[in-house]
Amino acid sequence: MSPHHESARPRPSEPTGDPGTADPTDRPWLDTPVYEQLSRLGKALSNPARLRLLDLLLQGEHTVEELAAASRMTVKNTSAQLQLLRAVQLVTTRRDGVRIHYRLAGPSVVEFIGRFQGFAEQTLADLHVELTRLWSQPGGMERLSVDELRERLARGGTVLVDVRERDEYVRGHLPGAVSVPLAELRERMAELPADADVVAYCEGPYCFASAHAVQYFAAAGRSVHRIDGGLAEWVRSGGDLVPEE
Amino acid sequence: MSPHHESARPRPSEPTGDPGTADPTDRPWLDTPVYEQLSRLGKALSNPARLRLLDLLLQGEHTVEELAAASRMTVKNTSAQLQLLRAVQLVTTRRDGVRIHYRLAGPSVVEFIGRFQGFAEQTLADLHVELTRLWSQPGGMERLSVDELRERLARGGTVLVDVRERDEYVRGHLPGAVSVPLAELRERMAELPADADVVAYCEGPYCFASAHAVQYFAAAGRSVHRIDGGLAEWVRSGGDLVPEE
DNA sequence: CTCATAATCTAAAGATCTATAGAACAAGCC
DNA sequence: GGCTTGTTCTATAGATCTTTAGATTATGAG
Repeated sequence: MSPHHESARPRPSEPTGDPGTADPTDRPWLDTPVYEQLSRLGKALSNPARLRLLDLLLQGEHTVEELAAASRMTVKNTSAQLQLLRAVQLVTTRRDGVRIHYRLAGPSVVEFIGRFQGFAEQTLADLHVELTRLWSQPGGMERLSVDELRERLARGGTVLVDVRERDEYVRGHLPGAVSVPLAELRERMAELPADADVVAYCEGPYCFASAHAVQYFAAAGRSVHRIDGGLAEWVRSGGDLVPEE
Repeated sequence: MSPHHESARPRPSEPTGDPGTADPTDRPWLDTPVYEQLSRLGKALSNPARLRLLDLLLQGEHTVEELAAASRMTVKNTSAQLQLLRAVQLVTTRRDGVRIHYRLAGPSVVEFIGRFQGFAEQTLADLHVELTRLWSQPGGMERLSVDELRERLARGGTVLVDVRERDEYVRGHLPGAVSVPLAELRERMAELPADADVVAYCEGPYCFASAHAVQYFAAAGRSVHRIDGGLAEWVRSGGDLVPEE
């Protein structure tokens, strides 16, 4: 505590007993580490790799190795970034033998990530431009909200296609979805009932695999949409996932 | 673009026309600067001084000089941090003669700051501990929600006391509040009607001037509370502010 | 026009963050 | 016990961020 704090001006004598720490006429926010603490959350969100990891974890538990592979980083670096996310309680871990599985710390984290991204999309002009550019690419436009998807599923006549890699599908997918990884799409398109409307999805709002899928289907003359926000938005809206085939 | 991207594996031939940029079987998120953009918002929130500036701006427009004084930073540094906040569209400026007034870019920013802080409070264990410690100090406990405040104001018999500095009060305060800066509180306590319940407030959730005020009033044997979240929470809940006396 | 003031721009030192390498640790298998 | 694998810890070089100082711009006053 600085001498300035102690003696700069006559403090009003206290009512009864010592009210605590700082002279109340001094701006007291400086004496608390509150903003220091708040900034830790900001720091955790200040790095593209960490934001990417959080998005990957929206799909469910992953080991460090899996996350490293999916985010194209070294295991060491991935581990280091995950430690950082764990330090601010955004993720937690579970040990299973020699592997360590990371997952988001809870539903409030899922919700917060959505709000963070949503706010960023509306407020950052450059991001808005970038997303507009991506959506305006062929296949990017046919967006379907999760609510609309639910209606269609209730009506029937819709086939849900999960275009992520098979291992992601196995980990957890939308109920009723069939797995057709993007790389296999061309040769397997015939498997899908010809009269059904297709709805494709991938992991989240920034994955455009489903947009590519839309193109393939559209080129084949089929009715096709993609889920806006992908699997992440489904989870966020309270939808559950099912594992395995 | 790396040679690996170009030729590593046979890409599925395209349906009709070029679908665009990247090989869809390559993870496409790497080719978009989306996470780079998102991280800019995180970066803006990764520094305690900037978070403090945002909180100050919740009270309304301020010039660079005022913000520098309130946050105890040099004008140069304050300006630099404000530029950064402006670059991500969290704040905007208005020139008035030789002065430049900064303000939050819109209601969505106000809301987002609240959500960011709220989430940080519930998720960061250390912050939670710190706030619990502050609230458990004398005067910290008698918290009153904005909703409860509205009820009391409707009922009458409550006197609202703004314990911030006079200039902040002049800039904008809760309708019906009287200005009694904390430094003057002791000598001016008699001004307030003896039978009224007192509700004190200051700028936001991390300002404890109102907690100190609660102590003074309580020691004088008066019924007293402080607004939980302060003026910031009032604004966030849709309440408006009035300027001048 | 000259001067004063509020704020910004530029440059640079110091602090912090990122990413990698090498060593270390923990669990399971032989 | 030793060996292997998945992950973390420690140290460190390179990159980025923060803060200040000095020069510069923009506006208004005389």
